[in-house]
Amino acid sequence: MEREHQIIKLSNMFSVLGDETRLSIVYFLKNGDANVTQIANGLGISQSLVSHQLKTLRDMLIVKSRRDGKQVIYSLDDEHVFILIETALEHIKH
Amino acid sequence: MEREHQIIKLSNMFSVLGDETRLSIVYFLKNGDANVTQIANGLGISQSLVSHQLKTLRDMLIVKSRRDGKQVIYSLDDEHVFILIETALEHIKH
DNA sequence: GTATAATATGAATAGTTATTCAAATGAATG
DNA sequence: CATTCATTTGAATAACTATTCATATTATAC
Repeated sequence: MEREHQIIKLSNMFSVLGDETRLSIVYFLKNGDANVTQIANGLGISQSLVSHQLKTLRDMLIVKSRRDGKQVIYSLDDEHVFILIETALEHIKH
Repeated sequence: MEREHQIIKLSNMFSVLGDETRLSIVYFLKNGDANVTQIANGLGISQSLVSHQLKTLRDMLIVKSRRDGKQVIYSLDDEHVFILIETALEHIKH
């Protein structure tokens, strides 16, 4: 992958995580899989917003989904995200 | 640090890296310290833009600066950023 | 089939932010 | 001190994006 293209993809990745709502969803899913309504209720935000942001997270392969009857269960797709968060935490603790 | 506050700081950190121009500057500085003009010329963008974005990076403690006569030399402040980038690279390579 | 529950989608809006331009500041040098 | 070079700053604008609201799917159950 060429350098400039790499930078574009990397910055996309970071900016997807660089939103409070989306990061809250990721944190929420760290405690276990959940459907859209559970996430929305758990975080106290609208179902529509959760659905929109889940799509963004899905496009970036940060979460994945499976259907279970009427519900769609979401889970984290990749353990790299954990490491990313841990590393970033190290940074902000100086 | 309480959980919600942590999420805010983390998302700030990620969104600062989630910009092509800023990430290019970080990449540029990986090759060695440089002053504002060198960064601007090296990346082919305006000096003013570089200065603005360096301020954002400085506020997030991603880069630091020292004055050398008329020039201001910038360098990366923290090796955690390297790890962050490496981890994110792992992710986008699947 | 109709009704209900869960999720997704699209358009509109409001708030944010990247970039540019012009001007101001800081430092060296004649 | 005036000039030049390097950087910073602020205001204005244009582009982007998070959120809301209303509507459309999708699946189950009756």
